[in-house]
Amino acid sequence: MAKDFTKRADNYSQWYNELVIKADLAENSAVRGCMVIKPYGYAIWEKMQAALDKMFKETGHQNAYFPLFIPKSFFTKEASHVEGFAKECAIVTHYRLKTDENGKIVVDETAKLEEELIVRPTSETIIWDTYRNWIQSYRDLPILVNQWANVVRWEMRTRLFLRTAEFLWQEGHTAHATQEEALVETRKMLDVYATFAEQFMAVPVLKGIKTANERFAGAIETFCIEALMQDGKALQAGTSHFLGQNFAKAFDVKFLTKENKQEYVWATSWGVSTRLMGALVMAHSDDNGLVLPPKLAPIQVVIVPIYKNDEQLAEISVKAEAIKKAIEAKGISVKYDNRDTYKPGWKFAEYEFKGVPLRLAIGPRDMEEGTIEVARRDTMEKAIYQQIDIENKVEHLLDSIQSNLYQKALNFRDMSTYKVDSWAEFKDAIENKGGFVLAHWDGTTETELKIKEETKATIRTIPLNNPKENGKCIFSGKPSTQRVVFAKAY
RNA sequence: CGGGAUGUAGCGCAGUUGGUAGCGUACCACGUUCGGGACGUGGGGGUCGGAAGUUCGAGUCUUCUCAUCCCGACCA
Repeated sequence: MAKDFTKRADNYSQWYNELVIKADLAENSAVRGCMVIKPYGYAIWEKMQAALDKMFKETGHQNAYFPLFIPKSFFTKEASHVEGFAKECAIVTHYRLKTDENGKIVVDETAKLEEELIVRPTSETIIWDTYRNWIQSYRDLPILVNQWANVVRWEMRTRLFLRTAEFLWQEGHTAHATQEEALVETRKMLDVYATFAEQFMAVPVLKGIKTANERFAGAIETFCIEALMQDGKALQAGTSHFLGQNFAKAFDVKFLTKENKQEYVWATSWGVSTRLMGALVMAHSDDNGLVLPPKLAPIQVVIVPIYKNDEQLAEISVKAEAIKKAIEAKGISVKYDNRDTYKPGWKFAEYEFKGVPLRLAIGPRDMEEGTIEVARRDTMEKAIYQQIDIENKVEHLLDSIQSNLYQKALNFRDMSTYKVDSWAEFKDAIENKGGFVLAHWDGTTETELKIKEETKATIRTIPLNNPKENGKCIFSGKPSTQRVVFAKAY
């Protein structure tokens, strides 16, 4: 058992904060609201990036890079966009420091920028200003570009990974000749995100659209994937926006059609961030620490030798190295921890806390009997295996852990999803049970906001392929044709 | 940004009416250990979050400030 580690049931929020820090994923920095992502945490992010990047490329996208700074005037061009981000922007006003008469470093007031620069909270504006020059004809379309970058949103309250003032993400920005094509793109990237969440993160997600109230600033339609965390709160894991011609009009991006007509370009943007790290932690981890799905674990298998003296270690190491090689030949990452500075028990606890999916232990007994101890992190089960063919068994076990984690999360979500038909039931579900609550809604922002005010629950999404069903709004009693998903959210 | 709480060794904490700062753990050395976070002996580590003030003297009192956590408002 992990020492001095808060249990989920005692204080979920504290459990999360401690876990992120103690598992060496990230820590708070000297800069308000900004975190340091530590090597172990960053290794997980890199795995996420690699998988996503591959999927982006497979769907025809290319990476590019746009500036960190955006001239303030760009932000005023799309009205709802600036409204959405104005309250959380970092602004660069000067470009020089100087030493004052007291020997202190101060801002040189004479070095004031003619036009202030906004540290990007998102890049639509700078990118669409750039696209104007890239697009003349239908033959220049589509533009399918992604950017891996950092962005800054000056949040009031921050939490490691879930909400930081600076965060890492990718933002795709595409330009299309037709509305249909842009809509297809928006949906396609939503599917990419859902596939990634389910197959790599082992986190089941609901695909759907956002209500007008929750829509991205400047979008016509926002699609999202929503995941459920172990405390019953929802987490928006990714968004894909259909931007219509809003940004094309704001930045005057037109193209000539085959018929020689000037038309505005259709746009999408889509993104996921380091927030996914938070989702990953909260979806699977337990009171013994981190639990990582094999596909995203920096170390998939750890081998711990058990020995009494150097000769024994040398003998075991020969065997362990051979097993390591055999497993690595399967494309599986293996760490052989033969450090003499820590004892086996300490190592067991350590790798458990860090969520390494499989641990192999090999000692004198195994050397005699040709066996090896295998412990899986998801179930905490231990078993003795024959060393023969261990690489195939390991491969199998990793697959099994990956699917078990997904299944567990899916079962949890199913058990935490409630259908309610009255205001009393709704309040009871939101306040006492948590989870996703499926209820009828009259479709108005007014009702949505009132429900939020009274219960803190928001409409997380209107699921795609939502079955039509006549009912009455649980708040207003007005007629409704479908249920929407309510939850308290991160 | 409003309400509440907390900042003392890497981490977790104690520190009485103001009088030269301590415990656990971690760290270093040596020895015994090694199949679930070992034990013994010895050792190193602090401008008490920061700044200013009161005082002969401040971890302790006052003011300001910064950060973190919890509850609101905001959000990926």
